[in-house]
Amino acid sequence: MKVNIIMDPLLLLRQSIKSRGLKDTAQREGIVRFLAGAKGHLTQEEIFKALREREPGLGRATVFRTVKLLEEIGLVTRVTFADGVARYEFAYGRPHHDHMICVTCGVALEFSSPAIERLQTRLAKARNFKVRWHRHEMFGLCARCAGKNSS
Amino acid sequence: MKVNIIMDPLLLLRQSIKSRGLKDTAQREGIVRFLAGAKGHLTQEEIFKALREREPGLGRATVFRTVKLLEEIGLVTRVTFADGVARYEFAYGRPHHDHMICVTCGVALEFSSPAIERLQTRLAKARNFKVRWHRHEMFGLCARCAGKNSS
DNA sequence: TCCATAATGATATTAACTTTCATTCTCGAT
DNA sequence: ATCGAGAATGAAAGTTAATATCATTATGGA
Ligand SMILES: [Zn+2]
Ligand SMILES: [Zn+2]
Ligand SMILES: [Zn+2]
Ligand SMILES: [Zn+2]
Repeated sequence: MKVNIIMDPLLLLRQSIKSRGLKDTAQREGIVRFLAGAKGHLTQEEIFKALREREPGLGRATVFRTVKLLEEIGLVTRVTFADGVARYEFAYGRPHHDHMICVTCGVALEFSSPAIERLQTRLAKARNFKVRWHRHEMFGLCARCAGKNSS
Repeated sequence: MKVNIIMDPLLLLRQSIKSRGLKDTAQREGIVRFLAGAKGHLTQEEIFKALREREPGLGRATVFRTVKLLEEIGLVTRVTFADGVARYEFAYGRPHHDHMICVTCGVALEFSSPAIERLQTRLAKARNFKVRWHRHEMFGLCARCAGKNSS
């Protein structure tokens, strides 16, 4: 039996910050709180604009640096869809998944397939390739958008 | 029994150009010839620089517009690795494949797995998602680079 | 409280991509 | 073969996201 003990993401943030000799700031905590609450796949710009309302002084550079830090810590995952813009989703305590992205409306459906993950692992082993991370994305039409255009 | 009849890529290019009411140019043919010969995953800049030597007048904009056209025609496939820069590989007459990309040396190993493709298709069907294309990429260390750093 | 130094935010820079536009080229009609 | 409408080209400018710079501010251990 596997038990996941999930601490508050803010505690993990503080712990990671301390262990790296960094400093705890209101901006970092604010960004983590925001991302933990806002489900979805957000660009830096979206994060910036949403937070800027609450904290008027916030700068883009801080968002940029913080999401990079959070990615290293493992609190967020970076995903890149068809437009090539980096997006971030809160990852801490959530299982790995991949995406189907609708090229019309942009919605990102999430899927996970242990069978595919196993096959992946096997393929990598066969080549002596050490996988650090992967992405598996299907682009096309979601049910809603396919329905509209169908004959 | 499946038979692949592969015509000369230049013939396919000319045919596609004509059917779209476009015009045949030396630049377009040159780019197709170059890509058909140069195996690998090339950026626009790499294509531009390599061809520029032969054809001094060539402009970046033409490379940009041509690879886009070739992608639509199906002569090339666009792939994007970890650095986010678009790369193009000649695809005509070659089977679909996905990639394992070494984050240290940049080499892109190609793999294909009918089993994974089938699972993908099934997952998409279950969501009524119509797949237009997909990408499946593993990032990590190739055997060579993993060997160097191992203890 | 002090202070070394990390963090911040405005701004500048970079890099890739994309558009603009005046000129040139292509190709079917003549 | 030549003409001409319209596609294609290439230089340059514009766009966008990502990243670097730097003077100033804030943090947290001593
Ligand atoms: Zn996966
Ligand atoms: Zn997701
Ligand atoms: Zn595939
Ligand atoms: Zn490839």
